[in-house]
Amino acid sequence: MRTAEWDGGPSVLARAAAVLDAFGADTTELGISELARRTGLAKSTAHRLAGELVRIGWLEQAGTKVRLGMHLFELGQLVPRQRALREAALPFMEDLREATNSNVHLAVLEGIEVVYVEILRVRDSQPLPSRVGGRLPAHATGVGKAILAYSPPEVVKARIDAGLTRRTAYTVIMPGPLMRELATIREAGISYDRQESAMGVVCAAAPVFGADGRVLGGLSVTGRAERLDTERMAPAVRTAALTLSRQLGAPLRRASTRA
Amino acid sequence: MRTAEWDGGPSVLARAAAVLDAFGADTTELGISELARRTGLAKSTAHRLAGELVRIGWLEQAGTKVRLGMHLFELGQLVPRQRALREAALPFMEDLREATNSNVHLAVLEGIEVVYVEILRVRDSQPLPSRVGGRLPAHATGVGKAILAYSPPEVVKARIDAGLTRRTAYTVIMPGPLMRELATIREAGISYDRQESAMGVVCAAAPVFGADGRVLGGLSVTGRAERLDTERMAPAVRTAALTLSRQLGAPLRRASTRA
DNA sequence: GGCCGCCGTCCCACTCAGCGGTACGCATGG
DNA sequence: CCATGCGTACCGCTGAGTGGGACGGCGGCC
Repeated sequence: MRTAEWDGGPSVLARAAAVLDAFGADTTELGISELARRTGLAKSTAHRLAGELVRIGWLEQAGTKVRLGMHLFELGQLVPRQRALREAALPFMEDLREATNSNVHLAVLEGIEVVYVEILRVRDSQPLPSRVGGRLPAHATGVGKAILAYSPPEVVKARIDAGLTRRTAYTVIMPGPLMRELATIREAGISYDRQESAMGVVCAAAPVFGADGRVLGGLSVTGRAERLDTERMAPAVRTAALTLSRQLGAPLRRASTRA
Repeated sequence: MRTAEWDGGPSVLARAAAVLDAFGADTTELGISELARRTGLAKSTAHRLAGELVRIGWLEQAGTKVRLGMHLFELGQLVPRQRALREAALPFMEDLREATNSNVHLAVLEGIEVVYVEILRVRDSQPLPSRVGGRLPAHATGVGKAILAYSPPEVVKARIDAGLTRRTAYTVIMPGPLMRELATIREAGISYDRQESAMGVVCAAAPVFGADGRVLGGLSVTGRAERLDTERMAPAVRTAALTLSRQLGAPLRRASTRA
């Protein structure tokens, strides 16, 4: 029974990856049959794979169902791109939260999407579209645009070629305007999200650079449109991002830092 | 060439797990040959496995070397045991840090060791032996003993049978004293670490319970022996742990909560 | 009560994916 | 200039992995 719909190579590892990827933010537990259905694997294959994954600690048995295991969390915390950046950024993020009394985000670019590495929320925070370890399209977020603005052209092209999907009425979905906005961001060193990723949510973001002068990620201050004056937050975000970049050993040039 | 030294089943997944486990806190990048050496795999096998792991995003190419990939971080953040507990605990942990002006730890038990799920540090914090996603033997930490005290007997037995390894001159390494201390912890609802995991580091910890009444993890306040009065911190830690447990839906009985 | 559908589990013969010995080109450095 | 160690690539052999199928148990519906 060729279920087709397969993308990469049908190696054992690809199948195992499919099994783990079947889980999600709202899909914490799965039975064997459900797993087989979602991955397109034969039930007996899903059964055996799940068993092996439990053996090595990547899955945990929950009654007769199965869920992601602690070993994956441990491995995830060792990922260098995330670890080094988060560790260096945390103190500055806490300062930024205190100074602005708003939610603070730290994200990196992964392909054409941003992955949130750390989020510091304020007490009364309304729900946000972001989640630590969660993904959002780069062109529809403040941090994403800040990173894209300082990324090599082929990265921006990849994002555009993949389609500028609309998330709200304000999402930038045309290549021309996006390219123009990225140029503006480069001039100011600041990018804005004006309800482009989720209605009612705005943010001011700035890029973070590494020792080799390349963008490592983005830092942002996020809040509700009614309460947060993004332009007023811009200097604080930019300052925090610059200080962080300097501590990471970035070779910061004069005013507008061009990588 | 049977390199022996193999533990589980020699399945593809076990080999892939060995590859990923070859990385560590200080081992962020590895070459193919080094990888083959550490895993006991043939160089050509390590090469192919690494290639496949890169394809599915679990490893990233770094020049000719290889390191853990962002996809593992994303997966790790979805692990339910960690996610639910951390999310619920964060506000209380921040309060606890502010109230005690000390480092706050949240950990769960994984086998016979504790895994740190979240750590809130204070500004001037001296280096600690703990790391988010890191492991320490349960019997040698405050959170570990707090969890063990409310765990089923077979869990404690497993810890003892595995050997009560010494970490400092103060580590409890005899089964008898450990069992007695666990009983004391059950009476007081508080456990202490008096330089048992690392010299100069002390802590006060309390267990956190879930909706089914079982221990989910431990919460602690940690600092330098010269500066932190653990007994004075005990009520704050215990209160935070009880409040958190209650919010998690734990069926808390009278004074000493016995699961 | 009895049927039916879905579940997790187990078995087993076939086959091709994975394995590793081997070889090559290339830096490095003594 | 050779020795050493690296990453990469090829390729024939084989047993690990696959999936169709069967089985017993559990609930819900008729």
